[in-house]
Amino acid sequence: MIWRDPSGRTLADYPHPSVAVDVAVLTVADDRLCVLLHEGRALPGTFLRIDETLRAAALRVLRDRAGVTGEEPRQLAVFDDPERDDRGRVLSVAHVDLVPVERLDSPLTPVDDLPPLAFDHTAIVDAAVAWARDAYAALPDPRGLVGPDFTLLELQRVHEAVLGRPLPKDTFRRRMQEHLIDTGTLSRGSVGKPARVFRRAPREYE
Amino acid sequence: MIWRDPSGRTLADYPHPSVAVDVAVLTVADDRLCVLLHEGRALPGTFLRIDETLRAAALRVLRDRAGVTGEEPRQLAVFDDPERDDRGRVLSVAHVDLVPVERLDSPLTPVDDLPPLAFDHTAIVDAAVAWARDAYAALPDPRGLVGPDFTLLELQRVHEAVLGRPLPKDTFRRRMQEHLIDTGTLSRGSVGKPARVFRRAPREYE
DNA sequence: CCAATAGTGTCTGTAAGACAGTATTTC
DNA sequence: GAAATACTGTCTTACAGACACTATTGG
Repeated sequence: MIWRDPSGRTLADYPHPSVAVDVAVLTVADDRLCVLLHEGRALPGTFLRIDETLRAAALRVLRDRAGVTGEEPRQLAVFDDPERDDRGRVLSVAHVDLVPVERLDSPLTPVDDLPPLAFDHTAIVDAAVAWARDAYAALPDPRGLVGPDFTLLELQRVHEAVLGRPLPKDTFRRRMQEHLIDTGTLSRGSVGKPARVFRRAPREYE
Repeated sequence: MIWRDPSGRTLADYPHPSVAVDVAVLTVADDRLCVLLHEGRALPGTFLRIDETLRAAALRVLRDRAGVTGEEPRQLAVFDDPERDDRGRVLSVAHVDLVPVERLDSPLTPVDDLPPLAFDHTAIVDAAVAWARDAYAALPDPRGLVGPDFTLLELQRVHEAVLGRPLPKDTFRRRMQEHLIDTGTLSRGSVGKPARVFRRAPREYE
C-alpha cells in the first residue's frame, strides 16, 4: 500500500536530496588526537540506502572503510550547504566515533595539523573534536581508548591528548577517583613507585 | 554538467529517502514552557526542497505554519527510524526555536503536559526542551523571550519557566548580573520597592 | 645515596545555596 | 505602620588549582 498525496503522487515523485553519512573516526596515537582520513584528504563516508538507518550506514562505513566493527558512532549534525558536493545536492549527516588505535590500520592525521580537506570535512572534524573534548571533560575515558585496566598516568595521557592540553595531576586524580575501581594490582612497569591499576566503574544511572 | 558514476548513473538514479524538517517552536506563556502544536498532535514541518538549505526550510515552516519571521531555528538531530512515517522512508531533521509568545497565534501546549503526538514528535520535543534548558542555564534569556528591557524578577520568571523549576533569588541575581547592563530607570509597577530595569549586555567574544 | 614516578595534605580562591538582614515603595 | 517587593551581607560547603611534601621503586 503506497501512500499518495492529493494529486496522486508518491513521495518518490518529488525530487529530493541525496543523504550521505560521513564519519570522523578519532583515536589517540602517540599521545595526540588523530583522525582517520581517506587518501589523506577526506573522511570515510557513503550514501544512505533507502531502508537503512543512519546508525547502520555509519557502522557500514566503519566496517568497509576503516576496518572496525562493533563501535558506537554518534550523530553530530547535518551539513547542508547546497554547494558542498559538486556531484549534486547531497546532505551529509556527520558522525563521530572514538576507537582505540590498535583496531585501526588506515593512516591517521593529528587533528591540530590537518591538511585542507575535501568538501566541508574540516568543519565536520572540528565538530567531532568538540564532541570528544566534551565527552572527556568529566568522566574517565568514556569510549575506552585505554583499558580495560590502566594506571592513572595512562588515563591522564589519553585525556590530555583528547583535550589537547596538559592537566594538573592532583586535580585529575581527585576528579577521576570516584569513577574508578582499584583492581588491587600494581603496575610493575619501569622506574619509580609502582602505580595502582584501575578499571572504570560501571556507569551509574540515578 | 551532470555528474555520473562509473555505470553512467546520476545521483538521482539511486533511490533515496525523503527529508523532512520539523520545528519545535517553544515559548513561555503563563510562566510555563510551551510548544506550538499543529492540530494538537504534531509539530509543524515540511519536506526539504532540493535546492533549499535546512535553515531555509525551517524558516519557511516558521513563516507558513507558525506565522513568525526572522527567527533563529537551530538544528537538533536527525530522526531516522524507518517506521517513523507510514507514507514512506522519511528522515526528519528536527529543529528548535524559542519565540516570544506575543509573536505566536497558534495554540500552545505546556511541555510537561503533552498529549500523545504523531510520529516521533514527542522525542523531538524532549530534545528541544533539553536544548532550551541548556541555553538558559548560564546566560540571561539568550533568545530574547523578554525584553529588551526587564527587571530581574521578570527575567527570573522566564528562566524558571524554561528550566521547569524554581531558582534561588539571590544566586540568580549574582549569576546574571555580570551579563546585564543597568539602564538607570526603575520599574514603576505595583506595590513594593521599584526594581531596576536591565538590558542584556552585548555578547562577549573572547 | 639519586632519579623517577606515585600519591596526599593543605592552602587559596571562587562560586553556589541558605539565611537573614536592610531598603523603598503602596496602601 | 503593615505588606510587599528589591536588594545585600555573610556563612557554609564544595571543588579546582597550586604547591609542597611523603612514599616506594630501580639503579
